[in-house]
Amino acid sequence: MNNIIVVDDHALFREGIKLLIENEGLGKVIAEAENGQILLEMLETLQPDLVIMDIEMPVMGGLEATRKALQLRPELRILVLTMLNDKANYFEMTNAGVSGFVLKTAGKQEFEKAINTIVRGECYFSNDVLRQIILNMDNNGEVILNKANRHHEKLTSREEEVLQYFCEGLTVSEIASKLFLSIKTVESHRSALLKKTNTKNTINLVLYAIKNNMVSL
Amino acid sequence: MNNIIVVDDHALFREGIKLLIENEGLGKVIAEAENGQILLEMLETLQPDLVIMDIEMPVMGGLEATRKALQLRPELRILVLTMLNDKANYFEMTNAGVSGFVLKTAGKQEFEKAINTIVRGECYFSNDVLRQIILNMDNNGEVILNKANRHHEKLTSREEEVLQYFCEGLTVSEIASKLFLSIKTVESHRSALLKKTNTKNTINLVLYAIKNNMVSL
DNA sequence: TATAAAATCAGGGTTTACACCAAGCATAAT
DNA sequence: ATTATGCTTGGTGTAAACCCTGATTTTATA
Repeated sequence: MNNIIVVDDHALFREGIKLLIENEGLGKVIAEAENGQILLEMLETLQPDLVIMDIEMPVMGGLEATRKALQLRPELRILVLTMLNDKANYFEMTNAGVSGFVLKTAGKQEFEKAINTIVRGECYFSNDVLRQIILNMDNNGEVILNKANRHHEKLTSREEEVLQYFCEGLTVSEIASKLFLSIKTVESHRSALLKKTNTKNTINLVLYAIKNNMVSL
Repeated sequence: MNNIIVVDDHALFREGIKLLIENEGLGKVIAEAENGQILLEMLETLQPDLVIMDIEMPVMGGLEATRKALQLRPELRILVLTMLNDKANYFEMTNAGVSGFVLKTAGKQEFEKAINTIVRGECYFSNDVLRQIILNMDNNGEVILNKANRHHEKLTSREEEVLQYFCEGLTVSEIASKLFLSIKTVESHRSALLKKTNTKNTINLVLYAIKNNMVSL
């Protein structure tokens, strides 16, 4: 019997998945966690075989939780169940060592298939996701990530602060006033941000930041 | 017996909600729709008593679907079930005439309570949402909406087209080339957009459009 | 067929964005 | 002690954004 922990910040979704798993005899949901932090605490006492993991969650998201959980228990199997269908998340979670990846838009059949495949010791990655990946391969089979999804250089704390204000719609002069800085200083930070994110103007910088969840809207 | 249609773009979530409703004897799920468009088609032939409606969906979102569904069947009761916890959505859906509003972070108990309250003919609005509203009232009890969330005038088709390109990060001259228009023309459309949305520059226009789901990212 | 609304373009103006260059200062790493 | 990095500010110049007014043509609609 598979002991399963469901990690998702939406209680109703957890409830539904739990019913689905137990109705279909896929396993036993021994616990639910509303974020990655709580999952890690549970792993101190519980021995799940499988964790069903969302990505976007408060306190601690799925990526960090996956890395720490697998560090704690390398034999643990993790199935990502998310509505985020983008390459960056797919690669990060896959590199972190998850055993499967299914979208919330998937049907019951695919979900069951994923669980059954994973508990057999194999891996399951949804075709919906794989298709997206293949569509972005070049002639050499290399995967082309969107410009917006390329790894960017790490931002300094001041740059993050300025970026946040840009994403709230403030202009350079407004940010300068707010932070008691010269306009030139803020312009410098913007230039650095444009360079690091490989964007050509503030609008694209803001769009980049939003798409990569670098700021809170 | 309550005949229910579940409208949500995540098949697994629909599946879970369906199980939950039928396990708890809350009603019978006679159909599922993955977006508002499909719900409207279903209303041609089906007679649900209650619709459980998500807001963010492809093709047609929950707001438009609610308005059109209630125009077709004023007696229909709609329970909003979403993960979007913001004032604008709350007010727009409430003004559109929904009977209840519950977040996906809510537990099974609250969900059941909401459905039972609504089928009795009353309304149910989650405290989690109401609290957010109250926190944004001024001394007179007036609710302070974000500037970005105020109702804007309807956009023309050309304006929508230009807005979409702005939200993809194109500049005025790039949009002009793409649409075979003069720069002055695109600037005119931008000015109209800024006026209608009550924003003061392109970045705020883009942020406004994103927050109000006026464009596809 | 009036009339309004939408779409197109222009002139001329101010403000802001952005690039490139240069440099002082503090702090942390080696 | 030296080096590197981050934070700060300045100058200069071009391009783009943004404002206002005004105009023509097309399209929709009463």
